[in-house]
Amino acid sequence: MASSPLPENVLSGRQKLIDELVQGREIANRLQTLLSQPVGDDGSLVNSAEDLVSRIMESFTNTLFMLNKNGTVEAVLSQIQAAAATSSRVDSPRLDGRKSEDSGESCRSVSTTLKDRRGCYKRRKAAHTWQRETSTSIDDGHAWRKYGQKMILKAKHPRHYYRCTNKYDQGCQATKQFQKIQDNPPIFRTTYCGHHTCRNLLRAPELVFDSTSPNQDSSLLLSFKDSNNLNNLTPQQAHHFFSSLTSVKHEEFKDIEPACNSSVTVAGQKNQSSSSDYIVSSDQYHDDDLTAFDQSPGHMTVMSSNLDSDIHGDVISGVISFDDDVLQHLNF
DNA sequence: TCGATTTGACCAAA
DNA sequence: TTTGGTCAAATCGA
Repeated sequence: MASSPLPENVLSGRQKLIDELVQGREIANRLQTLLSQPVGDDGSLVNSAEDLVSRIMESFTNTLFMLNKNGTVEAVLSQIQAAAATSSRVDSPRLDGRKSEDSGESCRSVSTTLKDRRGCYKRRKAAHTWQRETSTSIDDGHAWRKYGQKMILKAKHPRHYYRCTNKYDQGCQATKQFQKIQDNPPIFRTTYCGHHTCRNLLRAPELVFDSTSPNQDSSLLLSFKDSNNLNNLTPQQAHHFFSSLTSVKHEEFKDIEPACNSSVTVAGQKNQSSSSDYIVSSDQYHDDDLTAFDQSPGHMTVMSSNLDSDIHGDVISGVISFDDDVLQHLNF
């Protein structure tokens, strides 16, 4: 592993973060093992499970506080709690007898004609959502089709509803809502719901650039259909892969922060501490620094240590295009 | 002509 | 019962 220009406190903070996440996953694995055992009469299994769940929650909370020391962690926690509440509702049978299917549309009845199908749908319940607030309407690189607009109670401006243009030809369920939430200065809130599964995004994995604290680590969150494929990358392909990330920084963020330029060479390396962890760190660092590690299937987080303060506090999403040979190896 | 947007109606969730 | 999310006919515009 190459030496890094990162400050000591940043490195130790990052290591703590990784340690906390690894610990959380180990506890989750123990919980999974525990839950696969037969339930005894003394209730010890339940108590153990509850204890492990508490420890997992504590681990996540610690991680979030490490990631975010300027107050927005509450928003993140509330989102997680909301998601957990939604998830528990889906897992539990409804008491009122109403159906509780997940996302997707359905029709009122078999006899419903095509013409009468207005409004026949199932509202999504458990899709993963995240928000981003910007001073302008920034193109996120995806093709969206507007399908509705509505005035929201106590809101001065209407909410606009968009779906992925590939919804019908590729079954992509990604949607977003766009709403102006403040006039002076203008602030727009975009709420994304669900991840793209269409070909366009598979060629361009979702990138969330979450920079929340000046002079501290910021992260890029990449979502892949199956990150296990990343583990199969040769060093050359990994280099290729993360060089693409560098180009993203140049291309996607240039309008937002022209100073955000970097020249990074990164090579992949499997984390030795855990068979399923994927940690990538740079072999050659230049002015900026990029380190990636994967903590869960389907996600890769890329840490950057040198970001301009102008974009801190924003969550920026972008699109990445990878070369065909890398994509082919990743089975995109 | 065809794809995108607008807009009123419909319905599930709260 | 209210509110917000989605549908689809009507309309727009390239």
